[in-house]
Amino acid sequence: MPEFTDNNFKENCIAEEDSFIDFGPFEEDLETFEYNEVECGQPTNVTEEFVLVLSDLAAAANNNEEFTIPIEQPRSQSVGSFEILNTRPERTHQVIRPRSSTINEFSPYPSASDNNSRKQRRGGNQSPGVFNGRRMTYAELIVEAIKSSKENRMTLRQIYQWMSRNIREFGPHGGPGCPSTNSWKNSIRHNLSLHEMFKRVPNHTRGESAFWVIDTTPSNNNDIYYDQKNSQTWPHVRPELFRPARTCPPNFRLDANYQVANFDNIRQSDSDCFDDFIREKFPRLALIIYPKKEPKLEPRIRLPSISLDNIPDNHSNSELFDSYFSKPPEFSSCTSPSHSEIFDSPHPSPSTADEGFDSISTMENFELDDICIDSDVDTIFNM
DNA sequence: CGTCATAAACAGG
DNA sequence: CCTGTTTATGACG
Ligand SMILES: [Mg+2]
Repeated sequence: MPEFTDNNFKENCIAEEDSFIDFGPFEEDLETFEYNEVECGQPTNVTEEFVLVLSDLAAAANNNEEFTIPIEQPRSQSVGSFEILNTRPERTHQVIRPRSSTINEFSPYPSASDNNSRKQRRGGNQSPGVFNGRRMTYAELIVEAIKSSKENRMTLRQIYQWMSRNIREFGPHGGPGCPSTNSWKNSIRHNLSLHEMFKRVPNHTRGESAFWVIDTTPSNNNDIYYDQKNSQTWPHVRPELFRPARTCPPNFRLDANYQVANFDNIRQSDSDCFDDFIREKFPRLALIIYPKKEPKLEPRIRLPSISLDNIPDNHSNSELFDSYFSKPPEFSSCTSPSHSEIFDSPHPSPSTADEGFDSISTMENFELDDICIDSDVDTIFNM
C-alpha cells in the first residue's frame, strides 16, 4: 500500500506535462448521480477545478492527520486514507471516497437497517387536515393559523391551539385514521423548521417561546438555493457535523410594519453555519456540491486548481495544503488559516452557534434599527 | 421524480 | 415535557 510522501508527492502528482488535479463528479459520474451545485465563497480566476469529498477533509482534520492530496491516474488503489473508486485506466478523473464506510453509518438518525423489526408506514398519507372545506398540507394549515392572528405571529403553543380548535382531525374527536396528538404536533414543528417561509422572531414575554411569522419576501420564492437548502430532496449532508441539530436564536425581527427583517450576522442554523464554516476554512472555495438523497453521497467542495509550477521541489504536503487553501493574492489582506490551524482545531465548528454570542458582542458595526422590536438580542432570544 | 406525511434522534430550556 | 433542527423512509400523483 504505497503512500504519497513529501518526497514523491509531486512526481506522483504530475503524470503528464499539463495534467491537473481533478476529481469527480465529472462526466460519467454525472450520468449516474445528480448534484446540486451551490455557489459559495469568493470568485476565482483559475480555470481548472478539483473537488474534494468533504468528509475526507473533515476526517483528516478530526484525526489531526496530515492531509494527502490524491492524484489522477493513480498507481495504487489507496492513497493515504482515501480509497479510489471506479478506477479506469482510460479515464483521467477518479471518484474519491473514504474507505470502508458510508455516510449513513455516521448518522445518528434511524435507518432502515437499525429497526429490523416491523416497518412503519410513513409515506403515502394524504394531508390530514381540512380547513374551509379544503384539504390542506401542514404548511398551508400553519399559514392559515398565523394569518388568523391579530399580528400575524404565533407561538408554537398558539399554533397548536389553533389546530386543535379549527382542524377536526387534530381535535379530540378526530377519529380513526387521524394522526395522534404527538404525531401532528411533531409534523407542525417539522414543517415550521423545514420551510424557509416560516421564521422565528423573538418574543420577549417571559416564559413564552419565539413567535413564528410568515416571510413573504419575494426572493424567497425565486432563489433556488433558498428553496433547496431545506429541501427534503436536496438535503445538506454534513458528515463532519453528524451530531444532533440544535436550535439557534431567532435570526429575524419584525420591523415597524411587521415585515420580516433579518438581523445581520446573527447565529444561524446548522445549514447556514455549514456554508459559513466552509467559506471560512476554505477561502478559495468555488462551489459546494450537494448530492441528492439517492444514491447517498457526500458533499464535495470544488476548489480552483493550484499551479504546480509554483510549488518548490522540496515542498511538503502541509506546504502544499497551505498553498492550496490560502486565500488568493487579491484577498491577501485577510489572514487565511494555516494547515495546523485547521487541523489542530478540536472540532471544525460551524457552531459559532455553540459558543454563545461572542460574535455578536464583538461586532463593532452591529446596530439595531430604531424600530427594532428587540433591544437586547444578546440576552433575550426566547428559543 | 418531486412532494409531503410521518417517525425519530437529540439538545437545551 | 416543550421547542426546535434535522435526517430517514416511503407512498402517491
Ligand atoms: Mg423555518
